[in-house]
Amino acid sequence: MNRDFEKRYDPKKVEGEIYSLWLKNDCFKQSEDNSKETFSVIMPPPNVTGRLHMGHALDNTLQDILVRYKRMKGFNTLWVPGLDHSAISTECKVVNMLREKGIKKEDLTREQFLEHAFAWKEKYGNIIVNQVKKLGVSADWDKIKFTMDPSCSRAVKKVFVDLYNEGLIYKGKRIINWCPNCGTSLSDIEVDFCEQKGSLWYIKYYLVDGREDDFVTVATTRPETLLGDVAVAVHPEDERYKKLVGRKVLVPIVKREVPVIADDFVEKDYGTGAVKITPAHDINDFEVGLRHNLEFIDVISKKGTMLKNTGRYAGLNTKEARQEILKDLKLGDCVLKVEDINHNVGKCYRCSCNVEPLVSVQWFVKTKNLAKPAIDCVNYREDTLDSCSPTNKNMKCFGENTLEKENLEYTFLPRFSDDEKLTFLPKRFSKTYLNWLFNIRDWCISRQIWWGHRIPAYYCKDCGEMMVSENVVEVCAKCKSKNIYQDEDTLDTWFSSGLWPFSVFDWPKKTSDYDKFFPTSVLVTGYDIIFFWVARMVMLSLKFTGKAPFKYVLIHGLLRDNLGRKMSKSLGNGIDPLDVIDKFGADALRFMLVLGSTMGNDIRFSEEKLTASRNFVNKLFNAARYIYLKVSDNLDCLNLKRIPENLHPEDEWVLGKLNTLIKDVERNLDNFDFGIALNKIYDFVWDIFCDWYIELSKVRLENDLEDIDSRLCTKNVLVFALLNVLKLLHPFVPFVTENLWQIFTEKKLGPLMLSNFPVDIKVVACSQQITGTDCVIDIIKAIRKRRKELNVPAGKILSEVFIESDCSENIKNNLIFIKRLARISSIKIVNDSNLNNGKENEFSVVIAQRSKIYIKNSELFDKDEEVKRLKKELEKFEKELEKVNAQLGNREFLNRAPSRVIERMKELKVDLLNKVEKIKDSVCGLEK
RNA sequence: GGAAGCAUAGCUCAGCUGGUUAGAGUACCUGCUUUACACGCAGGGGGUCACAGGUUCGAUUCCUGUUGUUUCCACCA
Repeated sequence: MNRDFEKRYDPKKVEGEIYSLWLKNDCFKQSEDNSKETFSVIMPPPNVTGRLHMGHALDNTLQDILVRYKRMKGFNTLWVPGLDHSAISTECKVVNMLREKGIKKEDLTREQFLEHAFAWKEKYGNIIVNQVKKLGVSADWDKIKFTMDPSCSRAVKKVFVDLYNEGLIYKGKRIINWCPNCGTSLSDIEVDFCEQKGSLWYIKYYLVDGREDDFVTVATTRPETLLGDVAVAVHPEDERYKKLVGRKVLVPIVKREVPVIADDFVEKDYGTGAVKITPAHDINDFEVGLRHNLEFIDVISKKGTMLKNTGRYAGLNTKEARQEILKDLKLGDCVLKVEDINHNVGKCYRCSCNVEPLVSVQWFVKTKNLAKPAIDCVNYREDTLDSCSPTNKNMKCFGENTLEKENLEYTFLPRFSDDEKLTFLPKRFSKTYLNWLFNIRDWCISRQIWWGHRIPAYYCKDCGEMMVSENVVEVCAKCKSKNIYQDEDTLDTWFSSGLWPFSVFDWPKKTSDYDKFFPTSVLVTGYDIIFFWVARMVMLSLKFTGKAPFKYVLIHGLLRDNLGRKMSKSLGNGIDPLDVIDKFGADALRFMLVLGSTMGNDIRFSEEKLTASRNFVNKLFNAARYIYLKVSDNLDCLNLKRIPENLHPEDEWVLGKLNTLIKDVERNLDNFDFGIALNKIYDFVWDIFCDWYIELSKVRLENDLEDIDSRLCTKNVLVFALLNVLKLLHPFVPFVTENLWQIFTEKKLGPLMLSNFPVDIKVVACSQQITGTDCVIDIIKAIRKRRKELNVPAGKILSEVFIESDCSENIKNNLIFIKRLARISSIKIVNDSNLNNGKENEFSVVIAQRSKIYIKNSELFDKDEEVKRLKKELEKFEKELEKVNAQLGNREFLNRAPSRVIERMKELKVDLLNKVEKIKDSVCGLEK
């Protein structure tokens, strides 16, 4: 016995070896043949911060299935792997790592810090790459890119400078989201809103020129910001306050006189209908401030503490300041009441610390003009747009400096041909994408951290001139001073990720890979980063290459734990794919992630499903083991590629089913229906191939009557079918299939992963042979069932059995199978009349699809029980017959239903009538 | 406040453009050391396809509404 064939498949023994084999054979490289159609995928680059998680496993499995399938289909395939520097998260990790070593970031120079950071990237980047490889990922590792590689940096600089020169990047003082913990600004989508318990304080603002007890009550959740208040706003239509508009109130504590203004952003029904306005520390208030020309008073620092101008509160953090201010307000009798409420608080998406809105100078991308083509290029159904609400169809964007809202009715231009368009799968995600683009706001791209692409802007210390340039600026363009420094800020990590589809090809250099493989074919990713990543890639690709970066965006769901909760670090319910691979093998993991999943839907992780997957892999392995046992002696004589002649009916049967499977799987994979495809292969392998064909083959291989040619034919079919199954399964479970392929081909045919995907095997599967075998199987099943019903011991061999059948010709030649698999020593084919001699009470009658089986053996069952059983069966068939008769009696049905449906219904009726009659006969016979 | 998904066997989920008796895995019950596999084999029970309407000769499938559930967007002090 080949040492490769233990009873159980052991993935650990083979996976590493197989992966090396692929690498050694350059299996992941592209073809030299330029005539081949190309298929390219860019890997969503994992962060260099963490370990592989289930999300990566799913994402990469789906990509690998696609890429392997297309490669086997003969496409020139490129899958570019990569790593993301993930600016803020990596910086946080490095800072923490240094802190543990007793090093403070503040004590390091920028260069020293970056050295540590690159060392980190080196270490953890390698770790995650190795983890990704464990999944079997067939990406071209020689082409791996890192978002901070010089070539990527070059693309970043070029894009930044071009956008700046076009006025699409600007520097401005605006309110932004600030994370005091990370010490940097954040873009809008980097803020997560969490519901939290809080209080709503009702605070009195006394009128300046009113009576002593004339005041306006303002409700706020953030009393500490009142130090920066510059107005109180009410709704223009609010009758309660109409008279007050234009008058002045006194901000408590600071005793500042501020106007009461009218603005329709105020909701009359919330709180008291009067809002304090703090333009420097609230996003809405900021806009109000601009509209009403109000002063911006900063009171909170970037560290989250109160500024000097707050007097005795200076230096306190916002939480402490709130307590002190409330205390003082109460002393002044300014607090009317407190209400407990639930409200949403913005949190940093990386560190979960409360985000502080504040005004600062940052760099922004003007997104409106970039968004328009990104909307145009998407394939959507008309009704997708209809369901975007009318306000959503107006593009609300901020103009430069003025920050005034421009409302532009969006008009669609047929600028993209169908061929150039981008399609989301499932389609519904195009709606998510479009809705976001319709409401897009300018994108804050500067970050106050060191790890990332430094903004290519330079300043002259002498004259203050700002110069934006791809090259390092050493001399001031205006005053020729050499006293130049570079902007300290770095770019949002998504800025460089947004260029990924073309920066991986060394754009803006003209490379042959760019020419061949851009735009890419499919992007596979989760719905959670459609905004962060997909939309930006589309906008920037259209802008700089003129093309959508991919043809399809395949969206998959998120992974959930066995209770249906999102896998997350904070819950601690994440499952480590590496543990799973260690215990069950990479193939089982991949199988589990795909089987029974649907595009775009979340996937629930369960150990049971994993076990089932592992069992399937083992089943396949054992089927191969059996075949190898039978075949290894004369493997040389077998033609692995061609179907033998002189096929038996069951050979044609299995090959016919295989052929259907091949066509189905191909269609499903072309439609990205991986789950359905895998399910079909599963059914074929387990039910058709193992449970039936292999069992039937045993009869032929062990039967002395069969001649050598016939046996060879069986072996050939076994091997042929197995090898085709291996090909079909390879994209899903690459390791075990490659392993078996190597054994069977004795390493002569090269790697399975470079072989051709099965095509129509053109077996002349005569439908008669197929139904004939189906009929035989049906008889075996029926007899087994009856044996069980009558409690016939499993080992008991029945002696006298008679079969009457529509396919008696087929059965005649296949009696041997029925005997063996149903455990019968002798069978006779009969005509109806043969047994109609009043002897029916001596037989148990079994009704199969197209046959009637008489098992003689009165001692096997209780007569009364048998009559009862038959009557129950009769009732069932009669009920069905009634239904069918009703259908066929319905004139409308006969007029309108397609003829094939009617024909089928008629056939069914004949079949049912036949069955009913037979059972009636039997009952009659028994009751005599 | 706006949008989307899901609701099918005890559990986890398939079910393409409506058409025989709605499927699988798992769990459960009954047998089986049948020579590839007990990570297995054979057989079995188990579903008013959430609810209510509508379209249709015919609805698990299409439409509308209701309920439950999950998620995304918005951020209202």
